[in-house]
Amino acid sequence: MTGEGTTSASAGAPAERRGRPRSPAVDTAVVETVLRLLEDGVGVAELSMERIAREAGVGKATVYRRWAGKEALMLDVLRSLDEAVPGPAGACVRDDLVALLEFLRRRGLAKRSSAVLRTVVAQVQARPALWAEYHDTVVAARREAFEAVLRRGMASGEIRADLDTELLTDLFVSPMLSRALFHEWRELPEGLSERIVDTLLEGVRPA
Amino acid sequence: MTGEGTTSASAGAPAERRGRPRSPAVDTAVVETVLRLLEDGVGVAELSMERIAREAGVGKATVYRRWAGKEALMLDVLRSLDEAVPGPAGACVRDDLVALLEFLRRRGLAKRSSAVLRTVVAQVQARPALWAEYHDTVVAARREAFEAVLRRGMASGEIRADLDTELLTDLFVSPMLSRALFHEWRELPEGLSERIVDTLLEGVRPA
DNA sequence: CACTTCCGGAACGGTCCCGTCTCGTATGGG
DNA sequence: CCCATACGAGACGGGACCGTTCCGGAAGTG
Repeated sequence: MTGEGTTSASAGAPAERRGRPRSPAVDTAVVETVLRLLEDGVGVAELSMERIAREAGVGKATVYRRWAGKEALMLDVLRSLDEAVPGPAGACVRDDLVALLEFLRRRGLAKRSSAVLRTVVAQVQARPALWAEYHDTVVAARREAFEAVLRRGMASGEIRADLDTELLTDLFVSPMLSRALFHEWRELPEGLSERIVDTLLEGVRPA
Repeated sequence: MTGEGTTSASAGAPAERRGRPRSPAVDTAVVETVLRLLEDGVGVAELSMERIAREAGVGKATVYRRWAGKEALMLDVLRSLDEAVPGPAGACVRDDLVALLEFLRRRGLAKRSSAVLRTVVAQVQARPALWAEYHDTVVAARREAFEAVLRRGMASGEIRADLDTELLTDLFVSPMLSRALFHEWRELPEGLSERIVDTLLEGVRPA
């Protein structure tokens, strides 16, 4: 969280820390301020270190004492988003899939979440490290949860076993994702998760 | 293309244009430069009018003579992306859907296209006008093409008629879109379109 | 040919930001 | 208690960009 963790390869003991300790409140205040600004649609470009410090009510030097620059700060901001995805608890695979999509829907409804996602997407080209961090801390866990449910369904016969779980995950997730990205909380109505899952399960061709 | 078209509500006659006419080459040079820079991963933030003019080999005043600011310029850049989507030419609905997705795949493979898309997504919150323009000039036509094919399929019995064409379009399009957004030309392999269409048509549940 | 407008280049004052540094003060470990 | 370190505030020089303005020259129109 302090950012030093990203660079401090100091394997040695941290030794004795003399003097006033760093306030943990500052770390959270800064990260929280960044999230709030992104949420308000500020855009990572207009986010200057100066403005972040100002709006967080924090000295600029205090920010630079913790993070080497905007890139390092953003990395920690993304790290702070790590979140537990719901485990499989439904009666059948279909319900588990709906639950996972419903989790995504509620996240997409939160301005914070979709704003951060948009920000990350915008940086895919320019700052691969940022995207990699987001993928590792947020995306990977979700994908793994989906694929686990799908594999379970394949074993139990509820899901065709001749399909690639990676492609299947995309088919389930990306409709929700696209709407959250493009339409921002609109177009994520109640019941959307069920419609996506059921349509995918049944297929589009008539029986 | 000149940008004045966006603001010039001057319904009156353009009257006689005396003096040296504006060079159309400048318009295209500027727009092309913006596209090239986006393509190189520069990001709309680092795109300053100053830099655009410099890299286009054009006087800054010349740019400001045509566009009121960066927003107006970007609007024209998006407008320049209008493109014809392939019409329905396949033997069956399935082939038409594959053709449309294949069109999207080739666009996603082009760095220019995915870069612009990422840029637009990043601005959904901050500049709704930009997104609206992109939606009207690019997205709307594609969606309409998809929905037309789907309606045709419903009429001919190749597609279930009890489903919403809007949701169906999302189901077909968004997997391709998400991959182009997140993975940038990787992960768009040959044959992906067929796999998406066929999986959606058949359904995920075993027969 | 005369005149008008456009062209690239360059400079302007103004604003914002960066990253560092210095204040005077607050705070907690040894 | 002492002193190292953190804190908020802000000044600093350096740099980038904005949008405007001027220049000298180029290029069409009448």
